[in-house]
Amino acid sequence: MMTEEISSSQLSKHTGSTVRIHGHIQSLRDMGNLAFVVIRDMDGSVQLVADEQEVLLIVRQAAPETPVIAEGVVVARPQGQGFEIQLKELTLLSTPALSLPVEIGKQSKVDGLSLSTMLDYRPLTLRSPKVRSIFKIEAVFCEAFREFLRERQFTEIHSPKIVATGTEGGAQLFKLNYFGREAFLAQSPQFYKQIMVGALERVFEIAPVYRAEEHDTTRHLNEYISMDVEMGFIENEHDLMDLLNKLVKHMFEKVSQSCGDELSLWGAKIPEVGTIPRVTLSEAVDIINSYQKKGSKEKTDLDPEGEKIICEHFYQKENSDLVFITGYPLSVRPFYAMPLPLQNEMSSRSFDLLFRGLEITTGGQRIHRHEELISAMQGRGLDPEAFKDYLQCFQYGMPPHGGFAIGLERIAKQLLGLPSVKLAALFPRDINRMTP
RNA sequence: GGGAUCGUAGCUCAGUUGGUUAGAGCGCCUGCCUGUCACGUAGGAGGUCGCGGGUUCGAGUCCCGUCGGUCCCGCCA
Repeated sequence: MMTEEISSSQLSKHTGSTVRIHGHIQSLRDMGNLAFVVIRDMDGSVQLVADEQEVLLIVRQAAPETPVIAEGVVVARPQGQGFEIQLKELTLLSTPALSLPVEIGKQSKVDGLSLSTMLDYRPLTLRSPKVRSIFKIEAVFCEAFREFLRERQFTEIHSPKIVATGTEGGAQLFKLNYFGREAFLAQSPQFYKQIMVGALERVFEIAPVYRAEEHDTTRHLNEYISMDVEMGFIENEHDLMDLLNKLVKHMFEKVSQSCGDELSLWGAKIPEVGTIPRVTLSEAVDIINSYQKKGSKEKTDLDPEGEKIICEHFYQKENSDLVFITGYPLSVRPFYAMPLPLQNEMSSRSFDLLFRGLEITTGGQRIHRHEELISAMQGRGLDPEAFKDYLQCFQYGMPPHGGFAIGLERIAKQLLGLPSVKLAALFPRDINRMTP
């Protein structure tokens, strides 16, 4: 009978039997005539115990991160909980060419790494249980996002990332040479997802977007994963916030259900999502000013400090980790934002969603009437001719529609309490990093 | 685009008012150790103190320049 090949999460089902298991060596403790080898595999880790001379000789040739196939008997650990494998055979599948530049087997060492070391040695640091857990959680965020939207008849799309024009102008676009013509990397699937509302009514996309902005902060990337949604036949922006409210609730619940181990590595607490409070920008600014010390300057806008204050306020008042900010002035939104006329100012039917002090989503209703869109563009000095392909869908008739986009790395950063969004990207691209 | 701050061993850091041979922990190498799990233990290797210039009898330490890192603002997800 063939020895069964299992992974570390299946140990308990094989107590007493001989199994094969493969993984990378995470730690080695040689006690002389006894050695302990912890290997890490795709879903956990397990300790191997070697006490036979032939096996011990092989163990002594191994180094941390060596990939191995082990064969032995699954036994309960004499002390503590869980299981270990009494080694009969160990095969080293390759030999690391270098000793490791950083110690990834010890959690405290991984936690202490500087950001640049963490990223310079990304192929290695990504292997540590705590680092890789970030990306398991992101995968579940994506699954949950897809699952929720598919159930509501949204269709997943893939829009082009090489584009001829930007959505707002052009300053923040990466330029590239497209067979001698000027092209850009898409900063958003905005136009395409709107166009697809005309075809499929409800669409979503999970894909990278590119921003050529020269910022250098813990919340910006020049390439990030945008989780985009767009839907037709809405009443107004509140339909979108209703949808987003349920969507993030589902995303957090799914991560809570299937990522217990990963969350506990970070000590992360899943937010309880009820009805997310909605405040207008001017209400938010008033709240922020009420917290400011006397004599300090009155805020007129929502800066990063204000975002933290407003989130803290709603956490204390309504036990909500999330808050919608609505009613942004039309002037600070893109030309396609639907206007919302108020008594003495021109507002927009758009919103941001803040999570624990950071903006994770922007969205809103879009202008769907062709003439209104043309005049909105002209009002901002944009030439409709440059957007004529986008404008086609409006010429053929578009329903009231809108959407939003969630920043994947940002939501992961906030959930796990990461010090930088760069840690939530596999291979982050920032103002001075293109490698690895 | 504007600003702040830091560069000392593979990693994380200490290094006094400028003083003689630059340190620690972990890792690495060679041993010893049959229940380790931050294993223990004996020994060892490893440094152009980012780089260039200056001040000084003397610079890791002070000054100027430069390169790199980290962070903040504007802007954004």
